[in-house]
Amino acid sequence: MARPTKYDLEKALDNAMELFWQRGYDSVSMADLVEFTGLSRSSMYSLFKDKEGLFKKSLENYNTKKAGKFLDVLKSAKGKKGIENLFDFMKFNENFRGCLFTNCMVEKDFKDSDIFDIPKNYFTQLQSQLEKKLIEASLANEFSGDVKTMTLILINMIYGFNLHGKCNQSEDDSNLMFEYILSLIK
Amino acid sequence: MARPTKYDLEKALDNAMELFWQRGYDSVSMADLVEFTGLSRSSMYSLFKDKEGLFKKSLENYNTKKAGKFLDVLKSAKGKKGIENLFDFMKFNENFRGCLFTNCMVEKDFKDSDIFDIPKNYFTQLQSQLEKKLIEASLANEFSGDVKTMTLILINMIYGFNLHGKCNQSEDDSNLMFEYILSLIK
DNA sequence: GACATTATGGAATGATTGTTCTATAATTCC
DNA sequence: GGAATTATAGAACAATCATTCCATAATGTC
Repeated sequence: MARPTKYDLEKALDNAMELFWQRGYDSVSMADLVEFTGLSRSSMYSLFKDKEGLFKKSLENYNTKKAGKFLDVLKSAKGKKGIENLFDFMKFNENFRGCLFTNCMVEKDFKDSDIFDIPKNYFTQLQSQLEKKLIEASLANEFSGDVKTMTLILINMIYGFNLHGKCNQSEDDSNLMFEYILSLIK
Repeated sequence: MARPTKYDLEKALDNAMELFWQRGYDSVSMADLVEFTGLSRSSMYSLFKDKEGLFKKSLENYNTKKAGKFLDVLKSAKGKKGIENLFDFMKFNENFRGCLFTNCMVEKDFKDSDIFDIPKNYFTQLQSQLEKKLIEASLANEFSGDVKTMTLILINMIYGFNLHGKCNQSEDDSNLMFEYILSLIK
């Protein structure tokens, strides 16, 4: 009934996500996005309304394809094993490049915008899932420490790790760290 | 012999630092800086060459007045006490707002620029000083664990804490965390 | 008070920004 | 092959950006 689209929406979103991930929000221009996504200017504006709209969709895409996987892995096993799985997954993941959520929350403020609902909600979920695993671990006699404190330690460790790729740490160092932290769950 | 300056260079630099600290690099315009520092456009360019030059000076200023203080506090006592002092200082410091160094390393890349030498050098120093304190602690029988691992844990904890102000954690939570981490140095 | 020197205010510049608009291209249905 | 519909390419726009430039202001020295 009408002219068919030329673009691949999913690929376009993946590429936009990639660009924001690598370079942040401000330093990526609409011209860059046109070039990188394969979408025409017109299509971009009709699909996403404006740059912020596209950014929001990119965050949603990241949530689904990247961040969400970490939650899935964490949920994949009960108690300490779930946390072990999460750490293993983190070590072998491109998350070494840093985290889009963390990056953009540091860069921008987005006052009067609901954009940060996505990352904020993610970290809230991550924290409560970590807590859940520790409670399970307690009930299974795998862990006898304070759940709240250890949750904070774990989430803070992950925040620190998200700066990883940007700052200079080796893979060996990460392994040392993760192993030690796991040894604290006892 | 010539027209006297109207500005207060130190205040100007403090204000520039403040602005970059709050809002990052890209989203601060030269117009903002003129307004906020009290320097005229002309003076800014003759003093700092360009925006990047002013940013670099702001980083140096931050290094002297803010980041450097943390190093000083860490050095102020030997062994575990030095680390205790650092944590206390962090808790009662505006660092809760996040760290300018961390922020800008996340936001920008500055390829082909020596700008990041300052923050990188700072974190290198911080890490080696932490290691030194742990070695001292070992020699004083305050600590029997692995120095390298614990150094990594501490520096990663601090990275995580630097994201603090941006993300949502309470002061109480920080206290819990710091106390626990200190309890691991035994 | 003229001169040398440096600081300042602000206009001008050229590039880039996000966004809008318009003309045209490509399809389906009748 | 129109008519209707949606997609696209790219020109156009107004705002903003960092930066440059120039005329002028304010000082000390002679």
